[in-house]
Amino acid sequence: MESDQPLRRKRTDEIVDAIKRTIVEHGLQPGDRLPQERELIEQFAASKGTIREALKALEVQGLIRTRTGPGGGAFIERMSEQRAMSLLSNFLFAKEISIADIYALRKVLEPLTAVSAMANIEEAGYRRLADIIAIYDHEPADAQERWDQRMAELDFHSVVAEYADNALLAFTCRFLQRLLKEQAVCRDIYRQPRPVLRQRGIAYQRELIAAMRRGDADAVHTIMSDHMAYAEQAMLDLQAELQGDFLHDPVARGQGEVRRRATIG
Amino acid sequence: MESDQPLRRKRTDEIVDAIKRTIVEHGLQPGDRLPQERELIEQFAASKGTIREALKALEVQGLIRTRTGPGGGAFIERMSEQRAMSLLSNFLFAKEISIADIYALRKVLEPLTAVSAMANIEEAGYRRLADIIAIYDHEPADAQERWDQRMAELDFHSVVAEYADNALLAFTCRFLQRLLKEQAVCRDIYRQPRPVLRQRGIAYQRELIAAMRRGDADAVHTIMSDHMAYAEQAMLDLQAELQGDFLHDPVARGQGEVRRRATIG
DNA sequence: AGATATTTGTTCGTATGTATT
DNA sequence: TAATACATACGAACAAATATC
Repeated sequence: MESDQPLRRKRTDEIVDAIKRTIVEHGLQPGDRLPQERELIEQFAASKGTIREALKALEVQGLIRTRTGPGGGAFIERMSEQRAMSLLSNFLFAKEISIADIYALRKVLEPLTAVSAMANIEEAGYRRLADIIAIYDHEPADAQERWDQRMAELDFHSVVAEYADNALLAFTCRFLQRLLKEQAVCRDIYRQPRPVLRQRGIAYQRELIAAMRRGDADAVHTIMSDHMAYAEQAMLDLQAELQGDFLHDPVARGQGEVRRRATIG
Repeated sequence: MESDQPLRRKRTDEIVDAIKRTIVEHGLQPGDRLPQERELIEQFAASKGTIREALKALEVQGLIRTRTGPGGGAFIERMSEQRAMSLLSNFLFAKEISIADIYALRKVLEPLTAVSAMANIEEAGYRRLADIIAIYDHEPADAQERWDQRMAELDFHSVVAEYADNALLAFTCRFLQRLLKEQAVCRDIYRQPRPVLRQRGIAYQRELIAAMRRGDADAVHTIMSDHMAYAEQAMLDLQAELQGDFLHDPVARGQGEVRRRATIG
């Protein structure tokens, strides 16, 4: 029988919630300071250890940050995108996300992001994109460079997302890119040589930039859709090749299983 | 001057990372137990308080859960979807997400989810959907029931997402639904009476179920797209009405500002 | 049902590290 | 350099929860 919820909440959790409430009620903004440990100890009639556990919980949630020294204490903090993605990764860690799953979202979201970003990119943004393309504009000399090129290809889309107005959309796209970077299946694929795909991807991205420069939203949407469809197919093909190898190489196959899960945020 | 990264990492964080590594390396699965506090104290040569802070950090990240008593200790845990959404909400808390932002994603993702769910729903699923529609199949008697109906309308889509194969897609859709439930702007809107929208929404959902039953993927996609576009427009219209009110009522306007941010997960 | 043993949860006192003045 | 104010870490003891007998 599954045990039901504990009726008596832990003291630490009560304090965490109480502090969260005061943050909201007082409308505390990043940089504002919470009462110091000593005051919190008095306020909640709790010991130092309990208060510290509560503050640790808030810190992990990206809500505060503590500093030592005079004038130090716990300060309100904006959660970084990186931390948000790490926490979300911990959730999807056990969920067996496939390449097709990721691209199902990318295929519809990246085009929206590109269109949304188009109006805001300006010349400096185009230069940034050109600089990134330059990273994979040539055959890689070694495995390391090949890997860096794959990562840079994803960074291209990350930069585009930076200019999108819709923060929710941009975050989702960037998270999908991160998933591709960290999923073990993808890591294996990215290690494989694939010169044709590289050149084709660049062609798409150059077309995309041209369409953006002339403000052609329809073209931007279409090009990015095609780009994503092509990228997905290429990934799936390479995955099929890899799995074909595994069928004839039990050792590598076993490693593939073990390495499916990469890291915890 | 911005202080650079602390060269000396905190003891607690080192221990957190060390434990995470052992979880990954040993391939620990939900239900497996970590060493007890006493052993961890020995293993890391740290004090009880430090170990407890580290365990608290892991607990907040949804990676473990602790139990008292004989045979108790820290057990590996799968992060619940609810916790993942709470943590993600903390990140988007400060990001000023608009209704249009949310619907930009819903318009393209909900149709995909519905199509993906179609093949798995079966008769029991259709009954669940019918039961939910029954909640808002009539005029609400009071404000409370009106509110419950708005929530149930979102639950309809949540149930559909349950049957989708793509866990990433389903999670995203359900998170968007949660955003609509918790965003203060939306809460104000949902409180407004809107009989026409209610009936129109039901019509879409009934058509959707019919299309799903006959396995017509194209129709499912189209109907859901139209449904979302209609829902967005209705929300935006109601929002415009509300803001019109605010223009003539500085007090309510101020409240709207204050209440924009609802809660912290 | 009640006693007991085991393990986390909490408290207190103290000492150390770190940043500001 | 020294004094100060704050977080960080340690250790021993006690309280509360819970599985087992």
